[in-house]
Amino acid sequence: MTDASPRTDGRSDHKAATRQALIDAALQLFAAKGYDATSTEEIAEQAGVSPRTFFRYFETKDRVLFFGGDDFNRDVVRQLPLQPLDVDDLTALEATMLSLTPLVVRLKRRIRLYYRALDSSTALLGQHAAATARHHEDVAVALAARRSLAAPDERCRLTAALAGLALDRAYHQWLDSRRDLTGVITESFAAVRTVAAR
Amino acid sequence: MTDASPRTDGRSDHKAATRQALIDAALQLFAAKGYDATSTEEIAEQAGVSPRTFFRYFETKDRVLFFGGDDFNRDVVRQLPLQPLDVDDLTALEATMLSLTPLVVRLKRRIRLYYRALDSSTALLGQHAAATARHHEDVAVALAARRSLAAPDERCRLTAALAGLALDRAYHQWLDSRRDLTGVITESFAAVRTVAAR
DNA sequence: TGTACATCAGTGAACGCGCGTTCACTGATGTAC
DNA sequence: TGTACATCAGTGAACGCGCGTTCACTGATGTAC
Repeated sequence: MTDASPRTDGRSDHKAATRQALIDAALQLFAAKGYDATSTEEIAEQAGVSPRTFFRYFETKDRVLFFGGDDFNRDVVRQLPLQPLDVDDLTALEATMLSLTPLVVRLKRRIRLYYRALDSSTALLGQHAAATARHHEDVAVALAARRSLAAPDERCRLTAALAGLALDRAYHQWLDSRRDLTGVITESFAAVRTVAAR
Repeated sequence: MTDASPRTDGRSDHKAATRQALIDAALQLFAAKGYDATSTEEIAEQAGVSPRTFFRYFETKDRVLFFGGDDFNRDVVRQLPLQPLDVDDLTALEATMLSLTPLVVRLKRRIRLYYRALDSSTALLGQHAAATARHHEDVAVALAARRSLAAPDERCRLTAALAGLALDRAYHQWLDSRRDLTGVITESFAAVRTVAAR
């Protein structure tokens, strides 16, 4: 998607197109048949390339699905320092995520297919959980910086996990309804605060 | 472990011993070499049975690890109704889990090996995440009953997820330190409340 | 503008590997009489 | 108490399957001069 050397010649255009075709084919097949029941060979066939070509683009079968998630997390970490220091950490994370909704909304179709694929395979769910854990750790580091700590403590990690939980639940509600993403996120964070209040 | 027909004859004794040997061998090898790097053949060899025998006891390679988790969750669901109705749901869940610590403490060695295995394989992490999701849903149903609802609403599910998060973090701290499990759980729930307080 | 060469996306075939299945079997333990 | 039979844990061998690798190749596109 975002190429390191963004020159535009016929070769890299073609390459990007092939990559995209593989991703599209994979998402479509995973949603239709489930991840485990879809072979890399079928994906290649659907994308119009040879079986061998799939592995030129993706190291493993699951890699074809994990695009974009890291980018979003990087954006969260970058945007967090823009929040004022006099709001609490969870609220600062909420505001950061609210500021990024336009990016997310644009990818709604893809995100829906991604979640549907997750539902079809515990192998994939494991990859997702591992990526999520890494993301939370990155956010915890960003929170530590916000509080002038050298390294994240348990509280930073917990805050990151809570925000992740709120966001994940918000996504599910957003995908299952026609509601506005920002409204759903606001409500989800509010629910966390309510439930945790003794 | 818990057999449906608990008669004690030579055969079922032997069967239980084989099963236990396979589980022990698997836990040991997974912790030492990692889950993915351990084949079912090695597990069988270490347990002193033929490769084929492994699959007589466990449908799939990962099933050898998933014992006990469901039992604990069932206990949570059973014990929850014993909590008074005038405490909030999260606190009721905390108290329920605190009441079950003796069972958990007894299994500390196993739980440590289980978590170590989880760290070695995203495939396994996916199985764990799926089991966790099922457990949370069961807890949400129990919470719904507590509040006289026919079915769990979003708030029940969120409460179950929050308690699960607090408990999981408590387990990790417990395993990484020599601290008392009940103290760690209490602290973890308190931390959730603090972080979520605006 | 044309020729000669370099690069690189894509291919084909063959293979290793480990999970999980199928089928037919052995041999020890338990039960009927 | 002994014999005849039934049950069932465990075995051996062969196989299907899909992921992922390796090696040697083709042919199209781009670049140097």
